[in-house]
Amino acid sequence: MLGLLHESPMHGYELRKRLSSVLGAFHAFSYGSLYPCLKELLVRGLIAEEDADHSPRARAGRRSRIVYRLTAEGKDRLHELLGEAGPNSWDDDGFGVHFAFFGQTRADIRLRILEGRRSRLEERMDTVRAAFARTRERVDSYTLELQRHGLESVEREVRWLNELIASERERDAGAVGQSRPDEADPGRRGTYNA
Amino acid sequence: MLGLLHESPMHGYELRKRLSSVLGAFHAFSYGSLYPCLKELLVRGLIAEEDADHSPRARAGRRSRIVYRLTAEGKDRLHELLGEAGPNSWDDDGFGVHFAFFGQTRADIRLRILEGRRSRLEERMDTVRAAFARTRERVDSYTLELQRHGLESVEREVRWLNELIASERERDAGAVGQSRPDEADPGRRGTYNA
DNA sequence: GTTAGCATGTAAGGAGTTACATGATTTT
DNA sequence: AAAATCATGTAACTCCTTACATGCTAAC
Repeated sequence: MLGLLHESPMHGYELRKRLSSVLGAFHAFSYGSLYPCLKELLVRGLIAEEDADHSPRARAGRRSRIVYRLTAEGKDRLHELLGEAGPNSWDDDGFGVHFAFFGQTRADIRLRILEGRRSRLEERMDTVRAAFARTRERVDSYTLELQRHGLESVEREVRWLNELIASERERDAGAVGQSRPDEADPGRRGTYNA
Repeated sequence: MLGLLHESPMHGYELRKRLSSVLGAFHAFSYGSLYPCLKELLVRGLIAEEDADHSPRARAGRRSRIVYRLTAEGKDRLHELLGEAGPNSWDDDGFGVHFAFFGQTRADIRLRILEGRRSRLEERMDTVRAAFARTRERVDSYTLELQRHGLESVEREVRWLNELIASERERDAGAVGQSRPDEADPGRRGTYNA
């Protein structure tokens, strides 16, 4: 939510739609958790209500919309969160969120997160493959098929990460100094369909 | 849990390991939810405690293990659940569980579930693609990359389902009468790596 | 004029986790 | 003798959803 509000001020309803679209594949939030959350961020001083609504096509009635914007404290907190490169940014829930805001994340942190995610997945593959070898020949063929498909999905994500890591490294080699977060661009159109 | 106990009686600790291995990719359960759940199934009469432990290498001490087996009511309930082919068996949570026990599911139900899952995924792809088209050119390239990868994962699962549906149909054509659940076998080794 | 979408919120409750408590046995 | 694994269980708590309550505007 901080990440989205950093892009531009928004009201709750709109925020939820953006949230569904950005995190869509991972998770969506209902209003029952979104509005209380906004309220808490407000209390904590990370966001504030905009005084007036100057956006185009606004004030055309509708209903008293509360537009929130990020405060200075909110920006600090956001950058603190984006600077994290621990287990939280590798697990299924955290990775998607961190990745979605890579555009505002430092290059070295990006790399650390991608590599962390990869080794987390490789760990999981080892576990699954070990269980695979142990129980082979004893299980239902549909169960086996399910596990095989799951394993292939993970393998696919690892390949994806490998490509991302490679293109991150390439960019790093090109830029002599520190790349500003804004310059970030995966830039790999059409690599997969070949 | 009913499905696993149908395969063979087990105690809680073992059940949890089997659960992690079968559903692994989807979800694992902690003891904090497993044991209370066993207790409830016991109260509901769907499972019962085994009188004695006659399994090999048992009684070698360890600790008072409680081995549960499926009662007749439990079997009825299991087959009732396996006969369901509604939204519950198409959603992310339900599909994996239903699929894992396809070996004990009727052929026509299997097909209905696979097709339901497929149309659910196609629905989702349409939504995502629509949002894709609307917001294109306006979003961060990492966000875009994430959405693209998510979309490809779904497309991949649809192709997987297509192959499974095809092989189900093939088997149906081969068998004149009703195929017993036990004969079920996806049998498509080495199709993907080609 | 009624349905659909916009917009904000609350209360109750479901589903599951974490952390703890306990204790035996096997491995190092 | 310590550490890991086996084995069962409970209480508190977190997080999020569902269902409801409210009321406005746009489209059909």
